[in-house]
Amino acid sequence: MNTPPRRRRRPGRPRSPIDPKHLLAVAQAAFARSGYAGTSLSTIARQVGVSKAAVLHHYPSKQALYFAAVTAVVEDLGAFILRARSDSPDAVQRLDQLGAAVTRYLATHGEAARLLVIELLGGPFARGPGRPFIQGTLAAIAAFLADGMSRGAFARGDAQQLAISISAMHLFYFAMADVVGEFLGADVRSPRMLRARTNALLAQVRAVCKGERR
Amino acid sequence: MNTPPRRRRRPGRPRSPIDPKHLLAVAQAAFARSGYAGTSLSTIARQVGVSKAAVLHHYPSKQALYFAAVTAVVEDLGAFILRARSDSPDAVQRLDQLGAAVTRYLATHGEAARLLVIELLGGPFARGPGRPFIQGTLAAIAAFLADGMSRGAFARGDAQQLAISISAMHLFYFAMADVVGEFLGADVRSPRMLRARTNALLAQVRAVCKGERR
DNA sequence: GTCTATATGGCGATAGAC
DNA sequence: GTCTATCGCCATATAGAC
Repeated sequence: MNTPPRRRRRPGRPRSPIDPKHLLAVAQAAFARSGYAGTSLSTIARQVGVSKAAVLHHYPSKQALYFAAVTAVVEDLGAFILRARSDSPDAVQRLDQLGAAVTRYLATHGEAARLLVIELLGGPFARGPGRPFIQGTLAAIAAFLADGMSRGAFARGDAQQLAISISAMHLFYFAMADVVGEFLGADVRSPRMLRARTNALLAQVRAVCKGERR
Repeated sequence: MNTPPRRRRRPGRPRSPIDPKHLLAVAQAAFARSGYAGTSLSTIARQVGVSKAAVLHHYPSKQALYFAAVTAVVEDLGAFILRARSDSPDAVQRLDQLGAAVTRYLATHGEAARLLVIELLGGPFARGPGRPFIQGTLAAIAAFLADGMSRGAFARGDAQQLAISISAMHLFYFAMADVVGEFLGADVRSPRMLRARTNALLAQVRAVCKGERR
């Protein structure tokens, strides 16, 4: 009997089957670290522990793998926000809750903010299949802000410009985690810094929505 | 006399000498569009109208050219801000003037914001020679804000967190010019949009510095 | 479904002519 | 100071064995 379940394998036989979830997670991390052009399939394959060809069996091309990686992040973040949104009638309270949820997500998913920023700079996904999603998200944020303005909860102003600035505040901090972490002298994803960031950001976003103090 | 100054040249003779300023400008635009890994020397050389080898005569390597391109942007922006800073005793007025100057610069130098964001994501320059500059700039912004807080012009708060958010608001808008332009339905660098952005941004930055309206 | 092996092409960088 | 030509390397992707 072969107690350690068959250590010998013939060439062409899998060292280990690819866990699709694992492959996608490794790809997300690699693309987030080095961008699309800066990441090679060999790097990803090595980290997963299989050959390049095996990766290309699961995805027909590098771009297909990349699109899958970005799409997964985008859908995961979207679902997370949907679960976290509150139905409070108070616009400011909803603003806080959404902001806290996004911050929590970006802090616990290191690759998400970087991947999104890389794409917003004009990556292949944003130019192609991700375009409607990005524009739709910005429009939804602007609509939320415009609604708050018309109810008098927020100061009247350009809701589109505000939506862009708020998105920037959220994404930048975690996308630039290395630079920011060195500046703050701490790991941005530590519990202490997450509290500090959440407190500061929520106050900043409220201020920018409610307008200038007289 | 050779009226059209000698149209025939022998192989090995320059088609045209490289204008160093032009080479650097082309390199900045190319790196800003596609990042370091996504830009090839052939692309740059073709746009300049010379061979790859000619480019590598002026800079010993691709990385040297890239560092020169980013350094030029950083120094140019720094000099521009120094010229634009005011010595008004009013912190809010200085804030407005600095913000307007940065916006004007980023709007008129399309590649600057993109190059800076790409680097802040962890490019070779930010990891190496640009590191002290980046940290120094963030520290200077935070010091300016802390000063305004201690004078009572700005609401007390975390000056470092505020510095990061304000940098984000400035850089994002122009770095993501394509996405933002589509969202706003206009070219972000048109005079009309530049006015709209400046007005909106200055009000937002004032609000975030002066704190939440009660 | 993963392997080895290979095709094909672009990359950065160098050599030497002019 | 730019050219042509080429080197060596690594990229994506494919073919066919197992």
